[in-house]
Amino acid sequence: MAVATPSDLAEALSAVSPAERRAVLQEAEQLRRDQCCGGSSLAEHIDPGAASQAAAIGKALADPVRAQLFDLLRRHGGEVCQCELSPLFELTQPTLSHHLRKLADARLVSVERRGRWAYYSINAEALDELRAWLS
Amino acid sequence: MAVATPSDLAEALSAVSPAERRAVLQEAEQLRRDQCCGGSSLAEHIDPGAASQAAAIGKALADPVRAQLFDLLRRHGGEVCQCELSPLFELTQPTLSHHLRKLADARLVSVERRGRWAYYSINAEALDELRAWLS
DNA sequence: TTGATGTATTGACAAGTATCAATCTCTTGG
DNA sequence: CCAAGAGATTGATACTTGTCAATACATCAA
Repeated sequence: MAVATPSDLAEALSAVSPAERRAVLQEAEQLRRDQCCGGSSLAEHIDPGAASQAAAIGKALADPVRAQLFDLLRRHGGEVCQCELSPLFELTQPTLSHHLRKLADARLVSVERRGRWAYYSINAEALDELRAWLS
Repeated sequence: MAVATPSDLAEALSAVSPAERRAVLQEAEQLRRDQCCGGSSLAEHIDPGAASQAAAIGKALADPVRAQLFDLLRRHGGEVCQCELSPLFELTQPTLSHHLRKLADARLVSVERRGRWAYYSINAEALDELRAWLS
């Protein structure tokens, strides 16, 4: 049973069992699909886990301040004290702390507290994961 | 003139000209700074342009649906019709169109309309820029 | 031309978030 | 112990954004 045109479809849909009707509709769907694109298997490429993880990283880098912080830490290398970052941004201390926390929550940076100070550095592991996702 | 301790600072601040006072305060600031971290030059690493561009890309990938779309297109390679993407997501058509537009606005994907259909594909150039930023 | 179909746009609303002021916690120096 | 300082947390507010329903636009088929 082949369906070639919509008019054929209308004919084919008359006076058939529900099962047959479903088959006809499915075939018509396939036909319509084939008009715009070959039957490429796209569903096999869905990986919700990797995508949501990538989205989490994207969220962390979605703010200009955080992108700047990340860039700064990456290019500087090693640890940087928050008190050293603060004068570079026209932000209140809680806001800067908030952004650094977001970066740390996304595991893009690591934080280590020593005495009164908090030192931030790039988390190389997460950076590698991000690069791997893009390859 | 060297400032060694806060008590020295108080002494140094008494009965001096505003200019001298400013110099003393600046030196004290430097002293305090040196307690937590060496005088590393951090300001030279700021690049607002690159950071804001990175933030734009991050924004585009900050949503799970868009990260999934990007991943899908990247792993599939070549063009994919929107009508082929639609059944993979439990979203209304306007919402899917909205997400694809955001990806296109960020130049992460390219779009070409042929007839009634819109074909989306990865923009390799932007992908390379993103990878370069992470290296 | 007319109807159907794939896609884009608009308007509205709910959820999320960047920011600040105020406050709290923890550590150090005296 | 006490006071000061670095950083984190909380609460409030303005702004952004993801989502859908309704609608508009463009193209193809008859």
